[in-house]
Amino acid sequence: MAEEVVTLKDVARQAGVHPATASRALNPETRLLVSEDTATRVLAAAAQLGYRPNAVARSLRTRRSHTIGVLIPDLNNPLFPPIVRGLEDRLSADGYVALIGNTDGDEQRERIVFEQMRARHVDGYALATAHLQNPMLADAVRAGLPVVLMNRTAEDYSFPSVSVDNERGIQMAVSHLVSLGHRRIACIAGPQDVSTGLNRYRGFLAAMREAGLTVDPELVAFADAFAIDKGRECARQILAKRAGCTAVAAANDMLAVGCYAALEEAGLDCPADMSVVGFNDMPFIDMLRPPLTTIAFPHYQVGTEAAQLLIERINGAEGPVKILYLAPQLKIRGSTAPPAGGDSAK
Amino acid sequence: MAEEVVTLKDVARQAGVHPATASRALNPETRLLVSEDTATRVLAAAAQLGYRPNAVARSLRTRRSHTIGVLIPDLNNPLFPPIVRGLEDRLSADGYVALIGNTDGDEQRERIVFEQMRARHVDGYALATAHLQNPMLADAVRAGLPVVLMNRTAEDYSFPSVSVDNERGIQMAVSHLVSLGHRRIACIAGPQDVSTGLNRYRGFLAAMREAGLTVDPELVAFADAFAIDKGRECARQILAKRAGCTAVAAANDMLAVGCYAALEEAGLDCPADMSVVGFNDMPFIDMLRPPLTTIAFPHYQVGTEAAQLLIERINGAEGPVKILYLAPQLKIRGSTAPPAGGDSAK
DNA sequence: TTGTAGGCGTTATCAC
DNA sequence: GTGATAACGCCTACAA
Repeated sequence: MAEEVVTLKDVARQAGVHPATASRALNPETRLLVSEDTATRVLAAAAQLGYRPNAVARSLRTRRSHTIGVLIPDLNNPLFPPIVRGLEDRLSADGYVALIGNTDGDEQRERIVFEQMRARHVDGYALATAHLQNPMLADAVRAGLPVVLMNRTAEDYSFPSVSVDNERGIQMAVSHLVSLGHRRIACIAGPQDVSTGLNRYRGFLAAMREAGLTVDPELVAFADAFAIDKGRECARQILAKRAGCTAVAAANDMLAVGCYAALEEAGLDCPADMSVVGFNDMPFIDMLRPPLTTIAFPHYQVGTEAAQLLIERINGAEGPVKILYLAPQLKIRGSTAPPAGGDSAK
Repeated sequence: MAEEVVTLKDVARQAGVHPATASRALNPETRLLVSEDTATRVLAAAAQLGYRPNAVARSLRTRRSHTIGVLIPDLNNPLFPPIVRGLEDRLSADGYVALIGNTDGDEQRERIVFEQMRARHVDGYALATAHLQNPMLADAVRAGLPVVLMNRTAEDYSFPSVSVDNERGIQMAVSHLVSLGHRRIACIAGPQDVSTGLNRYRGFLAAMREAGLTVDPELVAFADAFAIDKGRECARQILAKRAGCTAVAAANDMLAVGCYAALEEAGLDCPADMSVVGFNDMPFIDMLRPPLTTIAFPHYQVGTEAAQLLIERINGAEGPVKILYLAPQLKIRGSTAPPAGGDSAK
């Protein structure tokens, strides 16, 4: 029933050479070590027999699994599929495959997945789950495993990373609101233990200062996860003590979507009663009602660049650690408009 | 620099036993072969040294990689992340991991990914890419590799599969439209070489017949992929020879979204001028403008059930092939309404 | 109950 | 340039 599997030995026999020679001929790296004649003979034999090298055996011997561990919070968050695709597409060009692990933001789960991947001898990690402080990263370093961070950065070690310039992005969002005439601007901030949450919050404060506006602490709510329901809760808090606020800057699109829900509950119209800006420009976010004004960055490219950095490290590139920032871009859509009461003098 | 790696031999030495004994103690399956005393000693040694079994070596020896190949069209299609998560969650419970491959609907790419996965000795395949006729499936069977199909089914072999009852689903959609008073109903059909496209089209025809309505061939357009732009093209065709049509049944949500775009181009309002129903109830589709009326089914469960079936086969379950259909559910939202002109007599 | 030995398929390191 | 040999880390008859 099950097809008999062709091994290197079979190819060697068929070509009339020693297995070691067949191995050399089959491996592009070492092909120049054998005579052109035997190489073609071996290749022909391999093709004829339908030889497929056993990646497992090769891994055992070479201690390279050509496998990358990818940790993300949740594949269901539309931000991640494009990143993962970028990563996989770039990795596969170099013969690597990705093992995807979802952590759901749970540290223990993250640890388990991380360990399982180590057991499978991944050659490196691409993490979109980094917390600012992260003992796991220290483990990876100790094991000599290359790590690259995506979307987020960490503070305790210096890791290669690919992310968007969060401060600059949120500043673009706030400027946009200000230019529309908004003065009392609320903020739904993200978790402060991850770089995206922290940096976007800092960026918000800086942008407000720069615009000569004061931040009312009543109008700042902190979500402890980048999730729709957290965004709704925060928006509710803000709406409760509304205090003349006419716009909300959310730390990401999920929180903004939650904000939409809270507005609807409160019978408020977006953008007529309240402008909303998000961050990420998730797929399909432009099809919401209203289409969300947000900060875009090239998700797919985050993946490809991260893969690139990782492959460089795996191949032993020494040099300085590369920290890559991709440029944010403001996408003006239907969720932002001038405040209802006309320009409120400052 | 790199942490020295702990092997079975190290554990054995530490515990003062032979590696073979350590192996038996460490493996739950064979633990009862060693004395309880030594077992605990070995376990302690393993814990102390931080032993992590080398999955690669184990795979080579046992010829089980505990790895599953998963082929999907495109991770960016929001239908797939929940399926993949279901699959991974269920698989990980049994110590399996998934290798995800995106085919972009390209047969050649599918072939390549399939082969790469074979080289890595996956223990089975979960495919969401099945065409009705599919030589690759024959290959997998010949190799004795378990396969389970997700979302789609194939016609040339009998494979375990998990999918939604497409005929029934589309019939619910058409009934809904009919009950609203629609009589001239258009159809954006999907590719006819995959089961979802074919069965939903057949279901449409059957449902129309059942409702005593005739299908105007002018009002049927075939998309050659389940993609937004294809949906838009098809909708344009239908709108061009509109012929009093007041509703469109799309073979999936992506096509329905394309239909939205075409309606907007044409200055038509949904649902006032045209009702639209989709299929799948993709994540976030309820947040569109207007929220899409569609046919839902439990995506996550498609993944978990598929994983379950696959694991059963891998573990050697013989028995008859299981074909699992999950029940569809009509989700009535804002994209459907009675036709503008009131009830047109039949 | 535990030890011995061999091998899974490949490649690295020697010789020749 | 090619062949022989050993080893990667683990598991499993078989023997003791």
